[in-house]
Amino acid sequence: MVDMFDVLRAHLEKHVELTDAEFDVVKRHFSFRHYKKHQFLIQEGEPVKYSYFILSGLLKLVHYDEKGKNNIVSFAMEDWWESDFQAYLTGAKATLSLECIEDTKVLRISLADYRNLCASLQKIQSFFLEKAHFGNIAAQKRILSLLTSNAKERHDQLLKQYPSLFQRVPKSLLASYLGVSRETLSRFSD
Amino acid sequence: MVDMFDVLRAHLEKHVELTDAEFDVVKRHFSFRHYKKHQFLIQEGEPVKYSYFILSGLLKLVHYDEKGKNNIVSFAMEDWWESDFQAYLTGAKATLSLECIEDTKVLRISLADYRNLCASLQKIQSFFLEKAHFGNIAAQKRILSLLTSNAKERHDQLLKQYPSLFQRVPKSLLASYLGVSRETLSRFSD
DNA sequence: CGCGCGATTGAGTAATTTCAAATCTAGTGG
DNA sequence: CCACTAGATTTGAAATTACTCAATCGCGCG
Repeated sequence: MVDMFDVLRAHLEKHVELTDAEFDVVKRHFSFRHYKKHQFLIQEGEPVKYSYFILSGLLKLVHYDEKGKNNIVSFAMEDWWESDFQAYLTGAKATLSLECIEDTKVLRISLADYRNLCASLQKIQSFFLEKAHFGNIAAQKRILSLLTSNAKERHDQLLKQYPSLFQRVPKSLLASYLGVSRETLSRFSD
Repeated sequence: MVDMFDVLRAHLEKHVELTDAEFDVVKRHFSFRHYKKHQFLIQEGEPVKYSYFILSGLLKLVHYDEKGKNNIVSFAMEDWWESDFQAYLTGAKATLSLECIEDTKVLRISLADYRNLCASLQKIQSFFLEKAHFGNIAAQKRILSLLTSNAKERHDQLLKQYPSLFQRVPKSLLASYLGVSRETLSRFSD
């Protein structure tokens, strides 16, 4: 069986090389958790103690509006980092929920440990900076796609970029990620 | 007259404290430029050598679609950092343009200098990490607003959050930031 | 005065939502 | 293996929202 920390190490070493001693330091800042489908890692209205590295599984980062409608800010899958960063970093209450779509395994890190780790290992801070940059780029692309494309075009772009999502996720969730009603999405299947 | 580097220093010191010696290092990585209204700092299709800290003025980060329609990914004003980060960080050609809406003064930094500065001054890297995190949070909010709100609501949110934009920017540009036609935006003025 | 640009208004059209009903599907217990 | 149920998906029709195209207005400036 593959050690969960091996997954993290491989992930980090896509960007920065680490000695065994350095990775030992990293390890001590994370703890392992697993969750069942439908469980919440972050619940709207609660404080957010952790940021999560996803080892396996699938989650949605979601906001529920007054009418209870699902609005999916992001899907999070293997090798992604996710949290309600606004709440995590500022100590505010969560405005988003992070909820399992499948059984999910994660490594989580508290804010104090995150700050500490960044301060003690510059390479790791540089890794997170890189991740944050590319997160921004991805978010900008999504904004641009919401500005310029109609629902059908956004659907086709998503299908092209993440075909696996269409296997793993009920269409109603895809609809709420794309910003269309599920009925409209359903009419695109031709 | 205020030295332009004083503005940068004050900006950095909102997050991290710097000694004079440290700030001298920072200074050497930036160079000052000024641009007139309608000039391009980044032109779609060209390589992107610099990232910009805006001292004064106003810019739009924009994508032009096939029909020449303006799609504004972001406005950038005093105290903001802006670039086509995708192109800047990867060496790809720009897919976005960065264009002056007003006469604008900036401090710019090349990628090599950026990497070098982050490596030599951990505090600065930590500053950029913080900025990147909050950029992500802002982008997520915009995504959520595009997903959940109709054009009128987005208009009202923007008016509330950045009233000054409504003074400084022609409404046709606000429309293209909000993702509505200028005619539709015009019908909201009541 | 007259030009040019941005903003507004009107009318027709296209895209999308909403509500309601019908269909399909996977899992459960008998 | 079958019937049953809950959830997900599809379909239809009407209502709404926003877009497009075209005409008009308003204003600053040479």
